[in-house]
Amino acid sequence: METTGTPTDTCAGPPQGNRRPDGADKYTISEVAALTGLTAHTLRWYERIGLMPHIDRSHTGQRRYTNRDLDWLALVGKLRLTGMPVADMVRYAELVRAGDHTYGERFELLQRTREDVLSRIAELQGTLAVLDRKISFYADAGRALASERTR
Amino acid sequence: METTGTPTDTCAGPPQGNRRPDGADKYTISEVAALTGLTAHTLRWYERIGLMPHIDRSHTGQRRYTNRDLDWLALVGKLRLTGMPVADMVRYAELVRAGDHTYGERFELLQRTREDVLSRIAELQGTLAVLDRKISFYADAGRALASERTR
DNA sequence: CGCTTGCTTGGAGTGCACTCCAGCGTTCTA
DNA sequence: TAGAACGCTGGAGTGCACTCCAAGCAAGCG
Repeated sequence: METTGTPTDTCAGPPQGNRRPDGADKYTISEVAALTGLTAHTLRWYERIGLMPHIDRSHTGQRRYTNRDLDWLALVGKLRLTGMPVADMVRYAELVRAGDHTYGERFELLQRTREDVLSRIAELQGTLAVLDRKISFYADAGRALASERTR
Repeated sequence: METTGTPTDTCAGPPQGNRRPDGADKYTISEVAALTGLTAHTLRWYERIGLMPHIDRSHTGQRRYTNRDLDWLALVGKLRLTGMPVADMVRYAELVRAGDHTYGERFELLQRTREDVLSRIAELQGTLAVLDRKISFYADAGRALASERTR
């Protein structure tokens, strides 16, 4: 039945789901799903498109994720929040796989992402200002309506 | 030829495109496209799905946007930046069309959106922290490599 | 042994937000 | 008054990021 568990759980809380039971270093796909908030489907899909490093397999061919894999998924989760396209994350993953000589390129990619995040925050703060103006307008309108009702 | 003009112009700058030539109060669809950064396609689509108020037409049936319409599009643009689904914006538009008795509901919708924006900003700041740690790691690695090369 | 639960695969399907097309009418400039 | 540029419509197509399906294998349990 795939055990979607808590699929993403829209309610607020620790961003990356539950904390991992430390000491362990081998997780099944459904454990990783629970830990990251991603579905097992998505985890397999990430692997297919080259967003994951090579994932270990059990003697029967089932995926066994390590703590290192979870760290990678945590980073991917953060990058996803910035709105970075999956294709760009795949590019980054390729650079990591390619070895140490890609440090420079990775550095640049991260810096560009950082700039994006900064301007995104600025945008959101601009939006917040608009929202606050509208909200205080509606608050006033509400008060006016209320006083009209009690008059 | 549809005159996409400056389609969205990924480069930084004034978020809502150019400033409107004030005094005027009738804009063709391509003027609005240039002003908002949306395409004419998207403007027509917004109308079809009920995201726009009724748009005036010229005697031959062409759209003539007013400054009020531009203001609405500016708000929509801001809400879009927050990641609000178009369906929710349509809901808000419906409330506006429904009249004054929906003030309360609109107020709540805006407040919920405000909370979303706040937590989005917090998320992005968390991501920024992660990014900064990674960036300084790569900066150090770069320096180490450089000193190795000159050694 | 049968049953349930969990995992495997390649490929097809979904939902969102556009994006474009064909075929036609209108408006502007030379 | 020709020709280019712009606008109209309904409907089809696109790209992204998942999301699901069917058929089958493997382990644990009463």
